[in-house]
Amino acid sequence: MADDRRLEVLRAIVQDYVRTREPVGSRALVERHSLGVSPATIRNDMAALEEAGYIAQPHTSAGRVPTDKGYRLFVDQLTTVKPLSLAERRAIQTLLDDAVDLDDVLDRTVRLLAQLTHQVAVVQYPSLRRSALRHVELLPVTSRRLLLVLIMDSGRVEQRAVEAGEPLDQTVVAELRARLNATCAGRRMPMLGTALTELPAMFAPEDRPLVEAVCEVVRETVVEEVEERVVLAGTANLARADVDFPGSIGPVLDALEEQVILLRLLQEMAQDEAVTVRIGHENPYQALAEASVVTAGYGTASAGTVARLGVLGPTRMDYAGTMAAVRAVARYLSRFLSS
Amino acid sequence: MADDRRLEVLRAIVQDYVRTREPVGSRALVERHSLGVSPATIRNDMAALEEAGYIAQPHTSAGRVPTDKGYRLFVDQLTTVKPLSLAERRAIQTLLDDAVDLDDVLDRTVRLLAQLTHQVAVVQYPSLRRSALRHVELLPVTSRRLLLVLIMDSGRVEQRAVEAGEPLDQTVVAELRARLNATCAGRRMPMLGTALTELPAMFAPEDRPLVEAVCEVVRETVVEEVEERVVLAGTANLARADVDFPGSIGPVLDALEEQVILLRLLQEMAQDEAVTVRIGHENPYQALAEASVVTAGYGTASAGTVARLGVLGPTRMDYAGTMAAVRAVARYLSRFLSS
DNA sequence: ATTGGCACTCACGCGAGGGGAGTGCTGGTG
DNA sequence: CACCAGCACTCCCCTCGCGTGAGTGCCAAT
Repeated sequence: MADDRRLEVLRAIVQDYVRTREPVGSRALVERHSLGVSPATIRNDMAALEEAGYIAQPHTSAGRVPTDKGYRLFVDQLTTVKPLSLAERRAIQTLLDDAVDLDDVLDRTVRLLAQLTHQVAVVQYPSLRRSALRHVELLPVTSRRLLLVLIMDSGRVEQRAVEAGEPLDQTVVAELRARLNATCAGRRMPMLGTALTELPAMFAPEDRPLVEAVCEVVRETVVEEVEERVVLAGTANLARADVDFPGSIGPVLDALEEQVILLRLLQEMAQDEAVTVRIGHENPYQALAEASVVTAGYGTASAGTVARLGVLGPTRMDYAGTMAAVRAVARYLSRFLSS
Repeated sequence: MADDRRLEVLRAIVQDYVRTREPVGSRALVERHSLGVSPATIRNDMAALEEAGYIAQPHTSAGRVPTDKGYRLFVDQLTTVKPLSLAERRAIQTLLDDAVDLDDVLDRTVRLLAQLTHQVAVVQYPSLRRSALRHVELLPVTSRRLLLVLIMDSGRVEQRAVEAGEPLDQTVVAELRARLNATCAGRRMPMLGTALTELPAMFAPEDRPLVEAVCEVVRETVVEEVEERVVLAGTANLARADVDFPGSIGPVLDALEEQVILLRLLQEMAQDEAVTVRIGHENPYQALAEASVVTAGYGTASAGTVARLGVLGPTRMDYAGTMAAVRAVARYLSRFLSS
């Protein structure tokens, strides 16, 4: 069947191009892959594939290069996710086991991912919105100032300063801490929100301004997008791949430094554990029109998916390998956080 | 005096080369700077400067380029640090004022510095070793596991898991927390170390394993170099300046990702507030042989210098401007942390 | 549908040549 | 002694032209 062979040809083109970075011609194709037909036949198939927009030639009398659409078809066609090697899996396991706190885990994870894929790795911190509060601590810093410390069940810890209108009453602070923990611990949004609104009513009217101020800061911290965070690693990999970014990697690096852009990017991808791929101009940002993003969700057994992690690189990347690595790392991280 | 003019010539060469990235010749020099002598005279001076190793020519019949030694002399000669513009200072002020916690402050600072200097900016977290402990919190997570939260006077918060050998006794935990805060709060190393060693003796023998475990974790956290952290921004600026790195920026980016290298780099520079410059091969790392580093210390009124911040870029950089920016940002940050 | 043959197209590498910026040196002047 | 005009020389860099070869599209044949 000619249609099947065309898919096969596309696949071969993608593979060869990813390996060599050179436009691949009909002759080279039949030589490297046992397609059982002559170059002329391949040329016909190529013409059809080009007509359909899956491949293109940089200039007349050059070989073919996959388009974004071609990569997309290729990726959709991928079914078997090749597992990581035993050595790789061991490396992941031992690396994560030594971690000392959440920052450390995520830092190790992102480096690992960068190393495994030779791309830029991104790990989003567990979303505060989707985590449950484990504990709230209130520490007087000065007579009118509190340090609010929120500890989430994902292991994430956030601190905020709260300004009190008037000098703090130690017993009120103690009571507030107790009640906050009693009513809020173990809850996440949106239940946490209702718990917070009900809290002030439990206090004497004269204490309410403080209570409300604290509740407001808690709410802001947990809800606001600003507080979502990401960590990056492997930027050098991008620099090394700069030949694959026709313009320059400048705009890409710029985009990477804008946490907001990264967060949006991650949030716009599927919100479950599945591996998701965005190829070239499928990305909603101009600067990333020549980049591909591969992400997967991670989370805990109790809270479900709480955040995403992934990798960014040139569209000319080893999708199969990258997807496998991203999926594996996400799973290990989930397992680790659940324990 | 001929010697004075030679310094002037070196200065002019550095300025022009920094501006244009092109080897500067004798003719262009007299045209742009009013040196009051003819090109031929300048050529003699240039020959002398080259003899002394301050400048070099990429090839015969090309203009001159400053060597690292030349930049060094230039920098040492700089006396007047030009102040930032009013607009810049306002930007710093308002940006920092909105910060919500330490992470936020440092994040804003590093971005600001990158933007101001068009270089890669680095900010070291306040050293735990050089900060005083403000508060210790102990939270039982499971029956055999504690979450230890350390809050430093610099605003830095660190958390660690502590495994207890046997099920936790709430009253012991409460007592431990109280005593930890009583004896350790407000102290920094090395006094903190002695306080920690004296603590176990205050408890019943059967409780000591737990106490010692907790003290050990506190000590490790505060003392170990691993826990020193840095944040980066402006990597894209480096990519944009890649023409100034003859080899490639790959190794430089690699070095930047190795926090250990960055930390050593910062620690090896002067440990006071002064602006320090390392030029090219003055850097102890091969990868940074074509980069210059400009840093300054920052700290609080109470604790003194607690960490450094700075900028990294090609040796061909605007030293005067960069030094001014680094110094200004360090001062603003110090002022902010002291308040 | 597949294939061998064939003419055609272009990117790429190479070498030659000219232009020009810049230098070092020499000899002359206040 | 410091400075300077003039001059011969060097060598990078840009441009241009050309040959080469990989790759294509088309066509007629199987």
